[in-house]
Amino acid sequence: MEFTQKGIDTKNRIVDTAIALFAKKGFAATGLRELANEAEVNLAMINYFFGSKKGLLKDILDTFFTGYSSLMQQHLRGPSKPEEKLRHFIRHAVEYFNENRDGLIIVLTELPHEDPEITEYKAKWARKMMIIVREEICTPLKETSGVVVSPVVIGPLLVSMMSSRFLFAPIIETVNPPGLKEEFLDKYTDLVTGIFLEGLSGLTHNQDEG
Amino acid sequence: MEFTQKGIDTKNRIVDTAIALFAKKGFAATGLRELANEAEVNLAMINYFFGSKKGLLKDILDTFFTGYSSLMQQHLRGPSKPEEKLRHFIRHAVEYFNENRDGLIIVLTELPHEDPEITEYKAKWARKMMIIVREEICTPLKETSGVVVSPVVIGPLLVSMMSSRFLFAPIIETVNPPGLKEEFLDKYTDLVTGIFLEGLSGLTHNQDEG
DNA sequence: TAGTTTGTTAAACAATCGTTTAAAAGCAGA
DNA sequence: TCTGCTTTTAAACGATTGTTTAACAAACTA
Repeated sequence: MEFTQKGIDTKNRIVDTAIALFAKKGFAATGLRELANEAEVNLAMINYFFGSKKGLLKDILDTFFTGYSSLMQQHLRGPSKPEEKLRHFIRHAVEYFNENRDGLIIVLTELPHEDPEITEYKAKWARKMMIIVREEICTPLKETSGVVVSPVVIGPLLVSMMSSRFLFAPIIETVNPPGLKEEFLDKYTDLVTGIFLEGLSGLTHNQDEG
Repeated sequence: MEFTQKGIDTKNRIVDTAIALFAKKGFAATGLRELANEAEVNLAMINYFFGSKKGLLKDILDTFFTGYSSLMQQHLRGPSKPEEKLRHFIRHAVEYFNENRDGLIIVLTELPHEDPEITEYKAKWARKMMIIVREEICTPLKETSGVVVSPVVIGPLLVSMMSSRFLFAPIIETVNPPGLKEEFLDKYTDLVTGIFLEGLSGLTHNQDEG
């Protein structure tokens, strides 16, 4: 079946409000009627476009993974120096997380949950990303400094570092009301990059509050 | 009301299987009937002991936070050198996460979700922990190297690093079947500590696979 | 314009949800 | 044994869940 412009509009409205609601309340805790009302869309349209509630979730996960995977391909592969590639990648990944905070939260919070239909889906992406991490981070690291580290350890570690502030943002904002400022992003990127490459002891530039 | 030994037994059985199920399927996706059956307990006993489903979740979150907070008090406070305290704390925190993986997953996956009743609860703990991070990590760092970094940034960053492997474990194990080995813990602790303090470039010891 | 596909709607489906109730059972001390 | 408390049970509560249906409107194709 092919979608007309009108159909795409309501489909996008469903996805957009679904991303917002799933991130705020969680996937399982969000009812389809609440979602339909919020999106100003008829309830049946969700199953019409996505087949099922899980189909909608898969669609959201897929677009997020696709974007992230594209960033890895774009900035982690290629002939540049490994450290330089890593710096570029972290910058763009943090930017991507910042622009897709809700999608990131959905991915991270649904990641550990067992669901045969979706686990298979996530594993496919995990495999794909692990290959790049191994070839572009682990192998160069071994060749230059002899340090052997597994991609299934260093990969999640880097992702966790880059997403830490966004994952904790909802709870942090109850403690530190102002929230994330505009100039925050650059400093956060520098902090994550600095610690990942040089550690706390390597930090020289000042980091601001927030 | 006071509980007898028999009552405590079923109460513990509820908590134990709840921790396992909430971690595996998510809090909202876990039904109380499924939980009651798994725990071999009558359905009504859950509300009898915990008041509500959320009361059960609060109980689980509370014990996890209490244990983690105790670790911070124990290893992060005191007169020792900040770096030495940090090393000790990371070791014990990673060990704690490893021994309470399911609790950790529940905390991390429920953390970003908005729920007035529970958010207030989480904020209380967050405030408490931020004070320690500020006084024992941020302030010493500023005094020794002049680096200014906010506790609401470095705190979540460190927690994310320490918990990364456990949060990603369910999905990693679909890619890397063997799972976490026994000797994994020490090497993972060394890696997290090493990167947090010295970065990738500071790693010297070999890290094993897994 | 007739016919086919795509989009939208309201209504109902069966199933499950968290919670409550009232009665029974178990168990202490008097 | 009787009394008062805690624990356990089965049953039902109303509400909400995801999904499906069939009828209808709109849009495109021939």
